[in-house]
Amino acid sequence: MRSDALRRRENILRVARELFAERGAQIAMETIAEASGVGIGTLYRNFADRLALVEEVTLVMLEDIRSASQQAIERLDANEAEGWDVLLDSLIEQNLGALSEALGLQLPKKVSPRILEAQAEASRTLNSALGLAKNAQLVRADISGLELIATVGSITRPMPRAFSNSQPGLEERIVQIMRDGLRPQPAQN
Amino acid sequence: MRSDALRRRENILRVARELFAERGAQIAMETIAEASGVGIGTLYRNFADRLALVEEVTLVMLEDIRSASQQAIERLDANEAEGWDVLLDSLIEQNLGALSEALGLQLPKKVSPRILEAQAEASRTLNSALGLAKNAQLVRADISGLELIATVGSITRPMPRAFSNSQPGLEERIVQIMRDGLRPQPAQN
Amino acid sequence: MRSDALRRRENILRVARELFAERGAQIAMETIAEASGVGIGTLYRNFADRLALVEEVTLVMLEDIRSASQQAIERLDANEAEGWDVLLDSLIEQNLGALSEALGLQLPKKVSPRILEAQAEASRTLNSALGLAKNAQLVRADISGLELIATVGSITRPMPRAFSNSQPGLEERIVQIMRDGLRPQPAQN
Amino acid sequence: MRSDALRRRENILRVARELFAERGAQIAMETIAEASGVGIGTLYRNFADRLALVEEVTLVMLEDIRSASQQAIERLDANEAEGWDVLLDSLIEQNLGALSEALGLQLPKKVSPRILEAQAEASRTLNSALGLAKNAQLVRADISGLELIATVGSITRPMPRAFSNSQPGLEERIVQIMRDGLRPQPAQN
DNA sequence: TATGAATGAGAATTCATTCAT
DNA sequence: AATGAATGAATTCTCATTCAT
Repeated sequence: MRSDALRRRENILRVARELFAERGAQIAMETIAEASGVGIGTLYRNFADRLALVEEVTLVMLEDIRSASQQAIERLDANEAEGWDVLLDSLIEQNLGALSEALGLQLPKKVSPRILEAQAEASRTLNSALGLAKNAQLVRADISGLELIATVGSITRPMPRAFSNSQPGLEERIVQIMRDGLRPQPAQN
Repeated sequence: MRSDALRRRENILRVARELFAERGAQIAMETIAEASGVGIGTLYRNFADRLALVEEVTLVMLEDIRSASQQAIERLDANEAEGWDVLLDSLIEQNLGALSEALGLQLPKKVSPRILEAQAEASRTLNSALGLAKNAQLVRADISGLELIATVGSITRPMPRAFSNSQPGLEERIVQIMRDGLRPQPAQN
Repeated sequence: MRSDALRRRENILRVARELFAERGAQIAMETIAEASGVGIGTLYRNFADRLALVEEVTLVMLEDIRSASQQAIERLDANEAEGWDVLLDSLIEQNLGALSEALGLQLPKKVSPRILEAQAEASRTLNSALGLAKNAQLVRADISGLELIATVGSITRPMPRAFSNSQPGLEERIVQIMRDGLRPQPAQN
Repeated sequence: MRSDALRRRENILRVARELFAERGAQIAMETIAEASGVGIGTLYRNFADRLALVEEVTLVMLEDIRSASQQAIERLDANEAEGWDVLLDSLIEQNLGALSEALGLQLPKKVSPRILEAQAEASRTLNSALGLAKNAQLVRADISGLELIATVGSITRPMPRAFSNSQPGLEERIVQIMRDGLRPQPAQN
C-alpha cells in the first residue's frame, strides 16, 4: 500500500498542476480531488490545506526548471547550440507561467524555506546554463535566470478569452516576440 | 437626475476597473459597491450581474486603446516618431494586463457582440497606428494590433510574489525585453 | 427595516443563548440560524463568526447579572431580606452555568475588552449586593462575587444524562446543597 | 497474545479517559488512537464506535467510584472518620466532573443496561458508605449517593477560562463551598 | 430609485468510520 | 490482528444575487 499511496499522491500533484495551469488558481479543491479520482478527504490527507498543495506543486515546478537547466548545461558544454532552444522550449511547454500565476497569487508573504531553497537551486543551475548560452551568443547578455523565468512566466499565462478567441495561434506569436527579445540585441544609439 | 445617475455609473466603472487591476478578478461585488460609495443594490441596478460589469469595464478598456491609438495616428501622421513610444507607454501604463487578466478569465466562451465590435474597432485603429509605425521602422513588420495588445497584456500582469519579491525592478526588465522583441528584427538565417 | 433587522438580531441572540444552554457549545451555526427562523447568511451578517456570536451572548449574560444585582441592592437597602434569594434564584434560572460553559470553552485566550469591562461592571454591582447580604447574615462572609458566579455556574450546567435520567429533580437537590454551602457557616473546630 | 491484546485495550481506555477529562468530549478518535500508541483501525477493532468507547470509559469510572466507596466502608466500619474525607477527595481527584461532562453529553437518551447496572452497583456501595458517614455525623442526612456523585461532578468540571483566569485557586474555593454544603446542616426555621 | 438586509449555494476543512493490505 | 489510507457527510464561512422597505 505504501507504493499505492505514493502513486496516488504523485497523481494528485500532477493533476493539480495541470488544473492550476489550465483553469487558474481558484480551482476548487473538490475539483482537483475529483479529477484525481480520489475523495476530498484523501486530498486533504496528502496535503494539509490548499497552501500546502500549492507549495508542493511549486516545488515540482522548480525541480523541473532545475533539471531542464542541467540538461541544457550538458548540451551546451558539448557545443550543441540547440541545447538552449530546448531549454527555452521546455520552460515554455511547462506552462510555467500559468502555473506560477496560480501559485504566486496565493503564496503568503512568508515563502517557506523549502521553496526558497529549491528556488535558489533552480536559479543557480539556470544561471549556469544562461552563462554558457551567453558565451555562445544565443541569448542577450543582460538577462538573469530569474528574469528569464519571469519573462517566460509572463508570456505563458492563460490568455483572456476575448483575445485568444479572436485569433488562433495568438499565443505562439507572443512567444515569438519574446524569443526575439531574448536574443542578443544590437546596440541602441 | 439623468446626469447624476450617469455620473454614478461612470464612477462605479472607474472604481471597478481599478479594483480589478489592483486586487484581481476575485474582488467581491460588495467591495466594489463600497469603494464606489453606493449600496450593493445600486451596483446591481446598474449592472445586471458580475459578468455585465466585467463586460462594461472591458468596453472601457477597449475604448481607451482605440483612443490612444487615434492620438498616435495623429502624431505619426505628423512625423512625430515619439507618437509610437507614447502609445506603447500608454498601453503599458493602463495596467492593461492586470485588467485583462481579471476580465479575461471570467468572460464566457461566447464573447458578447458589443465586445467583439469594440475590439474590432480598437484593433482597426491600432492597426492603422501600427502601419504608420512600421513604415517608420519603429516596430517589427509582422505584428498585428491584436498581437500587440496581447503582448502588452501578458507582460503587464501582476507578478507572482515569489518572483517580484526577489528582485526589485523585475517588471521593468521584462518590459524591456518585450520592447526589444517588438522592434524590427534582423533577418534570421 | 431598521427596527425589523434589530428585532431579528435580538431574536438570534435569544435563540443562541438558549441553544448554547440546552445543547452545548458545539451547537451548529446552521441550527441556530434555523431555530431563529433566518438563513445562515443572515446569522453571519449579524455576527461575523462563531466567536462574535459567543461574545455577544456573553455580554447579554453579564448585563443580566449586573441588572439582577442592581435590583437586589435596592431591595436589600430597603431591608427586604428576600432580595438576596431573588438574586440567587435569578442567577440560577438564567442557566448561567450551561451558558458560561458554552461560552467559556471557546473564548480565546485573549478575552475582548468589551467583555472584560462588562465583567468588571457585573462583578462590581454583584459585590455590592453581596456586601449587603453579608451584613444581613444571609450569605457566608468569605465569598466574592466571582466565586458566587462560578459556583452557580458550576451547578447549573447540563447534567450528564446517565445521571439526570436516573433521578428526576436531581438538579434541584444539587442546587439545595449549594444554597446551604453559601450560607454563613458555623466555625469549624 | 490474549494478555497483550487485553493490555492494549486497557491502555486505550486509560488514555481515552484522560483525554476526555483533559481536553473535552470533542477529542478526535484519531488523537486517542495516537496517544494510545495504536492505529485508528485498532481503536475501532476494540471499540465499535465512539459511543462504545464512551460507554466503556463510563463503566471504568463507575467501577472506580464503587471501589473507592468500598474502601471507605471498610475504614468507616473501623471507626476511622477520615475514611469519609478520603472518599470525597478521591471523587474530587478523579476529575469525575470533567469526565462525566465529556461522557454525559454524548450518551444517548437510552443508556445501556450495562451502564445502568454499574451505576446501580456504584450507587449501592456508595450509599452504604454514605449511611455510615451519616451515622457518624460526617455528612448531611438528606443526600443520596447519586446526588453526591452529581454534586461532585458538577463542581469539578473545567471552569470557563474567563473565570479561572481572573482568580487563581477559584476551583478550590468552589470545592470548599460544596464541602460545607454537604455537611450536616442546622435546622432551618 | 437607492439602500442594505436576507438568502442560499458553494468552497474549504475536519473527522468518524470503513476497508484494502 | 494491526495498520493507516480512503471516504464522504457535516461544519464553518463567503459572496453573488434578490427583495423588502
